[in-house]
This record gives sequence, structure tokens and C-alpha cells, in this order.
Amino acid sequence: MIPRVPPSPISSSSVRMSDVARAAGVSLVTVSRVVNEPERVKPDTLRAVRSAIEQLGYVPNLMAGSLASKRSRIVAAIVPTISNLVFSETIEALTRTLADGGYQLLLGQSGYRAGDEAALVDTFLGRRVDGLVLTGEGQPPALRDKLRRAGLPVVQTWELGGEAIDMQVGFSNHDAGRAAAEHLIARGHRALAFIGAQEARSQQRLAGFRAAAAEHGVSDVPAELIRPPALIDDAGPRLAQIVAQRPEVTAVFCNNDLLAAGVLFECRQHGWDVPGRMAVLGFGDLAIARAASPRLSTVQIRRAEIGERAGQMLLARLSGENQGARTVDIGFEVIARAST
Amino acid sequence: MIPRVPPSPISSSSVRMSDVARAAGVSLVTVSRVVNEPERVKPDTLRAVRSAIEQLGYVPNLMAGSLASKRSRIVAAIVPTISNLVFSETIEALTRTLADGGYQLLLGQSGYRAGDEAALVDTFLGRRVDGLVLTGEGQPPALRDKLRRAGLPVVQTWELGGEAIDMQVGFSNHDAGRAAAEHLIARGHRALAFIGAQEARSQQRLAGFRAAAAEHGVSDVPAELIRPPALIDDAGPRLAQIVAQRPEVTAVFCNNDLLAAGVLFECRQHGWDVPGRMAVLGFGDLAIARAASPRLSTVQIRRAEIGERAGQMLLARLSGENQGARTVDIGFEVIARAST
DNA sequence: CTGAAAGCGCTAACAC
DNA sequence: GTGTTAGCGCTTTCAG
Repeated sequence: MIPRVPPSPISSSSVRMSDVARAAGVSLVTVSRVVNEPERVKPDTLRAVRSAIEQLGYVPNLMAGSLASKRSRIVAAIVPTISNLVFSETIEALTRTLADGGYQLLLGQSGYRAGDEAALVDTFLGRRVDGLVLTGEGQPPALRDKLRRAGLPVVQTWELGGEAIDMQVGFSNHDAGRAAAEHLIARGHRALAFIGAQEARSQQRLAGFRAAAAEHGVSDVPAELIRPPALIDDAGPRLAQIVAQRPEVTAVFCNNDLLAAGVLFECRQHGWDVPGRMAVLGFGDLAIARAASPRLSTVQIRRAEIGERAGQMLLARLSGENQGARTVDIGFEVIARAST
Repeated sequence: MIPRVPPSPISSSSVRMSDVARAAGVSLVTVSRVVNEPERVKPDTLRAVRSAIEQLGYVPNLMAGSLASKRSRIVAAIVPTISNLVFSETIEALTRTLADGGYQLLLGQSGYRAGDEAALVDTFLGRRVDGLVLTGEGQPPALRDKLRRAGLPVVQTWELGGEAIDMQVGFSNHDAGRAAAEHLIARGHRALAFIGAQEARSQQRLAGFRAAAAEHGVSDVPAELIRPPALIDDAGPRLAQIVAQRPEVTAVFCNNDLLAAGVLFECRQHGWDVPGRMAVLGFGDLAIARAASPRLSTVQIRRAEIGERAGQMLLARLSGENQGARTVDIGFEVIARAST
């Protein structure tokens, strides 16, 4: 028996719109309409074309479509690193929101290096992405200008303030730092310390933390700044160092919950009671904060909401709406649990 | 004084290659060469064209380039979710490796739903991505066929076995599960339990775990399977449940280190000594394993290496090399620390 | 509701 | 080394 050719569609990369048109006995334009605006095609034609598409295994070339329509349906996002829960949850929500709106996400990682961010922006502009999501608000002026001239919707996330390039969704890291200090001081602590990262937003929080502390007469707040990426296993040694140099410290504000968990473990290692000997305040309200023992007090940031709102703002603009808010403050909330 | 027009480049989206050509007094093709193969252009011309590019603020339209050259320089990756450290570190390494090779990463999240994965693949094929990275090896036959017909390089990650679509880089989850059981049994444990996720790879590990246990006469291994996403705060309650129903259990294998950390915290809550009352074995060797107290024994997976190797395999293929390995086993290693 | 013509901005041959 | 000629596969007018 002669083996028959399997009834499989031709390789997708070789079937073009015109092939479908011929097979369905319509013009190419009609096929385009079936794909993009099916409601404007007569049901009979629609059915015929769709069956041809099916039969041939046609996959529209979105690249060609983008070139012709000047809309790529791609949005790019740049984060310092994706392997930080803090950003990955934002990106997850953003990806989901965009996907629901028919957009895909091109991902870029700056690795906390400004030069890389600029280079990525160039590539993305070259790809004619329809929108851009950035992390932070500290882009160099040249970059800001370039983006404004490019005229595409841009959302800056995770920090408010500065002069927005276009739109912003985030919160005040400075205020969050203030709130952290006030929480610890309200609990009676006067000797505070800070563990964070050598990175803009963390340093904003430190500034706020110190400012609020100073207002209560606590003027000397030691800080340990870890060079990114700040991993959980950096936290323990840093705490040990703080305690060695400043044994009077009774409360530490950690710039994310993972670091705080590291501090919790370190305390356990030394047998220091938390919060008796050392109060620990985290940042972010990651799942680990709720699971830790003792339960971790923390500054809650609704990370997914940042991604969602950023996606919605972008989608709104891309669909022609122009009156939406340009700045969204999603705020933060100090959650008191057992560790402070 | 009449305010002069600022010396800023025209909006990037309006300058075309032909504009640069005119400004530099060369043909359009020469500009294209300056952009893509500068070594084939005479230094003088090069300089002239580059200065014109600079002056006009020209940003090449990669979309048009892709259409003409049939290479998008985009690779797509699909993971269940990016907000799981286990995948995000792989994606981070992949993104970096690809970026160094001049490729960008389009990100898709399947949310552990097979249907979403298939839909994403369609979109990505439509965008004519040059390569594809998938998680796992359990794609439905229709999808596998479609991908093979599409003829683009595909790397499946995080699991070995099955019939590869094209290339694979990962390890045997079944064997990793076996190794976990053997480690615990070697430490004298006979009443084992498992906490994992309702998800293919986790279940492979469970199967291996149970198989090895059975070989040592341990035939009844209770398992708690969490519906994804399995967060750290699910772990404690599950452990509590296991202990309530099976107080004889003395060792638990958690399917990632975050869950294991949750279990550690839960033990602390109850005052159960680890590993005295309960031995805890993690999976992944995330940073938290090294920071935990007690230090967490775990099955180490080199997650970044998966992303790196996947990227390299793709880049090699995209640059025409065809003899590289199609399957890379990156293995795993049981790391004994203090928790077992 | 459907079709014909005219590109989108670039690269791939092939000449010169 | 550089230029000329044809498209890449689709969407957009604008007619009918």
C-alpha cells in the first residue's frame, strides 16, 4: 500500500492570504476582513472563508499586518530584573491584562543599568511597539525627551513623582518609608536600622524612613545597602553586622519581605526573640509575610494592581481614549502582624 | 527675538531610510548596509551616513526589516507563570542570553492551562517568531505536530523525556523525586509525605518519590497537591493536615523551597524541632534555602542554566549551526544541609 | 457588502 | 563599494 500524504495543512509559513482568497473564491481583501472585522462580512462568505482558512492551516502574518497598519499590537516593558517577585507579579498582571486586550508583551531587563535601559528603548522603538512600560521615574533627560518625541504611550511604574514622561502608576516610596518609621516609633522603638538595596526606590524609602525618624528625634539610623540583586541570603549577615556595631538597635526595616524573612531566620539562629529583642518590618506583603513565623508586619504594595492599571491605561490610550487619568496613586498600607 | 526651533531630531516614527539616504547623498541600500553590515561599507561613506542617522534621529523600522528578511529576531517563551521564582530565573537567563545574541523575548503565560498555551503558540507563529521556548513536554499532539510543521526551532524546558518536538533542556523530574526519597530514607526516615502542586512536573516527582520509597518497603506516602499557583502560605496548613491525619510522618518532601520555608515556619509555630520531629526537604535550591534556619536541605536545580542553554541552542540554530545537541540533561543534585 | 489599486519601510538579489 | 529592481504579506483608501 502506498502511504498517503497525511491530511495535514501545509506548513503555515507558506500559506498566504491570497491562497486563502483563491481557495474561498473571494478577494484578498475579504479574507483580511474576515480576520479583522468579521462583523462586516456576510455570514455565507464568512463561513466559506473560515473553512478555507481552516483547511489550509492559514496563520496570518501579523508582521506584515503591522507594517501595513502601523500598529504592532505589541507593548514592551522594561524591569530591572524579572527574578524579583516584586516585579514579576506586576509583569504577570500586565501580561494578562494586555493579552486580554489583544496585545503581547516584549520583555526587557535593564539589570539596574541605565545604559541598558536606553539601549532597550531604542530596540523597542525600532520594533514600533505601540506602548511602553518602564520601572521607576529616574530616566535620564535624553531618554525622556526621546520618548516624548516618539509620541507613544508610556507608563512609568513603581514610583510617583518627578515629571512624568506621559503616565504614571505607583506610589510614593518616600512616604512608604515615612510610614514604616512611624509604625516602628509608635511601637516604642527608638533605635532603628534599615536594610535595603543600592537602588533608587529603596533609597527613596530610606530617605523617607530617616526623615520621619528625625522628626521624632531619632536622628541616627544606620543603613545597610545591598548591591542588587538583593537576595534573601544577604539579609542575615547584614543584620549580624548591624547588631555587632549597634547593639542598641531594636527594630529593623527591610526593604522587601524576602530580606525580612532572611532576618527572621537569622534571629532564630541567634535565639533573638522577635519582636522582643528585634522587631522586623518588611516591605511588599509577599505571600511569605503571611506564612512567616512570627507573621511578618509589612508595608503592603498591591503589585498586581500596578501591572493591571498600567495595562488598562495603555489599552485605553491605544483604543483612542484620551481623557483617562495620567497618574494613578495606588498607595500602600502598613500591615501590623506579629513581628513588630 | 524669534524663538528658534529646538535642534531636536524629528519624531523617530517619521524618518525613513530614504530620508537618511537623501541627507547623506547615498542610496537607500547603502543606509541599510550601514545599519546591518557596516563592515562592507567604505569608512567615509559610513561616517557620512552615520552622521545623517544621528542628525535626523533615525530609528530603523525593524518590523519592515523583518517582513523583508523573513527573520523577526524575536523568540517567544511560554511559561505557566512568571511570578514563580523557579521560572522567572530561567526566563531572566534566557532573556539575557538572547539579548546578547541580538534577539528579543516575547513572553507568554499559560497559567497552567493547555488551551491558553495553544492559543499563545498561534499568536506567536503569526508574529513569525524565529524560535520558541516551551515549559514542559506535555503538549497535546496537535500542537506538537503544528510546531513541527512550522519548522521553527523549539526548545522544551524543565523536563526531559517524551518525544521531543525539536530540542530539550532539563532533567528528569521522576529521577529527582526518586533521589529525594532515597535521601530521606538514607537518613532513617520511613514515614514520608509529599507536598506539591497539581501540575505535571510536580506529579512526576511524586511518582518518582513514591517509586523509590516503595522499593525500600515504604509503600504508603500521603501527598498534598496544591492547585497552582502554589504559594508559600499554602504550605503550613497542608503540613498541619498531614500531621493531623498521619502523626507518624517524620519527613516531608516539598516541591519547592518556598513551600519548604512555609513548612519550616509552621514547624516553628508548633514548636516541632526540625529535623528532630520533622525533616524537611526542599526543591530548587532558591536563595531562601541557604538563608533558612535551619538551613534547608534541597534538590538543587540550576534554573539559570536551563535558560542559558535554551538560549544558546536557539541562537546556534538560528545562526545556521545544525549539529548541536538536541537534548541537554542539566541534572540535579541533592544538597544535604541541616533540615534533614 | 465586496473588490482593485496603492503602498507600509525595508532587504535580497543582482548588476555596475 | 554602491546602486537598481523587485518584492515581503498585509491593510488602507476609494470604487462599485
